[in-house]
Amino acid sequence: MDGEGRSIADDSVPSAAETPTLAHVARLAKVSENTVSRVIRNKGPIAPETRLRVNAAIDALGYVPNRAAGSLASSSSPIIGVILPSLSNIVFPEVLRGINAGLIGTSYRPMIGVTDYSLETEQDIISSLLAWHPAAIITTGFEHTTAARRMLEGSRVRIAELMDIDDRPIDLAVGLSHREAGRAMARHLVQRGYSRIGYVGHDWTADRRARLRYEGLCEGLSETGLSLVAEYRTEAPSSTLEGRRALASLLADGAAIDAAAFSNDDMAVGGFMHCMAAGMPVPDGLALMGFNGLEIGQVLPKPLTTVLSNRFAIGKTAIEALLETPQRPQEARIIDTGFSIIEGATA
Amino acid sequence: MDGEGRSIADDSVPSAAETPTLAHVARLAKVSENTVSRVIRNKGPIAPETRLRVNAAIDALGYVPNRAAGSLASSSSPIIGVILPSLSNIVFPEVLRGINAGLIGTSYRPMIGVTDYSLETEQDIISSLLAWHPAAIITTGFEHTTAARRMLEGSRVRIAELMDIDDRPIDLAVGLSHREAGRAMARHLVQRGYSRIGYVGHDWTADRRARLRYEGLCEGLSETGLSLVAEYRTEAPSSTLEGRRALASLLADGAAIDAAAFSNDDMAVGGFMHCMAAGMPVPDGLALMGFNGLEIGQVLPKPLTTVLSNRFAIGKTAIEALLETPQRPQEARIIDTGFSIIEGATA
DNA sequence: CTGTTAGCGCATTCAA
DNA sequence: TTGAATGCGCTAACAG
Repeated sequence: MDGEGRSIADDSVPSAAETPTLAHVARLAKVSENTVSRVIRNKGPIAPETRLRVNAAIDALGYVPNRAAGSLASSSSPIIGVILPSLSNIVFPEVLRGINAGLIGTSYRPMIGVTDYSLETEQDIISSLLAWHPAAIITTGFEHTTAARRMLEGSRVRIAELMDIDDRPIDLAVGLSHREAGRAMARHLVQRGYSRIGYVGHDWTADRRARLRYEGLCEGLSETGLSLVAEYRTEAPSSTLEGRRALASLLADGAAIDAAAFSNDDMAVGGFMHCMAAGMPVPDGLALMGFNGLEIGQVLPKPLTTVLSNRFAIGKTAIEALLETPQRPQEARIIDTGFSIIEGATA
Repeated sequence: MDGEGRSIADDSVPSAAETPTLAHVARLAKVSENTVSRVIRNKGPIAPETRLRVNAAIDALGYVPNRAAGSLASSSSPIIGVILPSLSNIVFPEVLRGINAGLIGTSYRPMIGVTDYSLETEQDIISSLLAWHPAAIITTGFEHTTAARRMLEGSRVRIAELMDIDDRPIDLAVGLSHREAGRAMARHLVQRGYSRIGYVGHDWTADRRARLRYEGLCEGLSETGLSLVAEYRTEAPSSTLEGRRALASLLADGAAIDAAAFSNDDMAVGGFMHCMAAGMPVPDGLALMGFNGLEIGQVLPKPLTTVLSNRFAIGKTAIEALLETPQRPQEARIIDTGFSIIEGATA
């Protein structure tokens, strides 16, 4: 006996350790389960007092809808699959931060996967995310395995490809033109009067965008009749440490440059550290320019001249565009979140 | 007509845009759905050839189990709820990286929530994560609202509380003693011969661990007959910029210190930048010590003396301990991932 | 505006 | 070693 005066069949109140279900709420509110469901999802017309009764019952029981059941019944779930190349590079947590910001106030939640820059890993993650029938999948770049592309295109799930807009998206692309950013770097350095420009980069086999910036840089220079006078690429992923080493190597090779364009801010900050340690004045001895606009670059004794890439905005904008249109549209869309030069003191 | 020579009832092959289900696989492999389910979950005895047939059918159809259905039926899901205070502070993405590393090779996926250091937000996130009946929930610290604590304790879900071990966990705690880390900082500075020690910190109303380190620092000093000779706390969250400002303010107030202990590395790196910009020699004019062991501190012209906090290990260890024991054990457990002094060149 | 009727796709009893 | 039956908790038609 777990109740007094209640008939055996009365399970309007869930017993002790039992979690309440729609049925419990429905009974307590004296309506059908369906009505409770409608109230919760804010769907269809509900009489104000009915809504009140239902909400009271929900509160009384501390009812929390079972998402698995909801997803199964509706064959769709309030999950946003988020695929990131890496968590080591601060850039991607910042994108995730934007995604999260765009999700506040909704009942969607990000479910994440990290590819480590492997397209095969991305494919596995896509498959396992699709198993949840998510509302959307957000990934980076336009490169996917054939199987991955087929899965993405074949699903009715909305797809966003972030960071880059220099190619044709499956559904939605949000980011900036890295090629244009590279050209802008070239123009800036030339305008500032530098003419012997070197490039310091990291391994770009997995980082297509770094390569696009490099190409833009070269194009931008050649438009003014210049070209790179020296370049050095490490075989490691980008990091401050690598940047420091790479600039040191480039200079040790005797490169006669007056400015160094780096593949990104991590590398550039490392370069700055090398200059400090080596007693090389910046920018008079050597000008430095990065890409991304990370906080750390702006706290250097001389703020780094760089290109702001708006990572947060990329994530937030993507989510907003995705949630605005739950169905995948006929036409793919591209949203350019742009970039801007941060005029620091190093170039 | 969508097939030739096939009877109307033959749906062993899902039609065009239809995603295959267990039933499709079962029919193709000529076994019951049940058997397919067993093969997939590796449960119960299966005849080798049956397994082969089933796997072949799975591959042929490109079958991917519907997670919502599985979760509903088993009332548990391969989700790890991960609650982080922030994504702006690199420390938490690193913990997430550890969690992700511990999840590789499993079918669990992290579903994340960000509290922005608000306990009320944490409570909401806990409730919405519990709606998925996750395998575990990982959060930080021991402070939760009463309702949140009730939910966590009441659920049969495994709970890990990360970062800190200076209190009693609900189920599992993984981290380090921040109080001890503070004492270690004090001991290190004193051993190095510094005696006029100042403290530079950030807002700790939401960051209990920074406060614990501060208390440990004070205790450690007093054990050697010393005490802080100056301190400055900004009202902002920690950042390099704030660290730079804070040290500048402390020194502008005329503090006569020979060493500054910072609340963390972000603040300490900012302090280093101030010294560089102000022409103050480190460590001879002023010694600096941080906490965390971030990469950026190690790339400064002089590597930062700091305390390594093993964020990656915290995340990875937590996952491993959680997955090892799916049921919540009777006794709560504490795993100390420890810390170690990084003997840099700034103190 | 509300209730009734059917599943969603799988895991979990039980039998065989 | 395998199969048949049952239901997880909810949403989605359709009536009324």
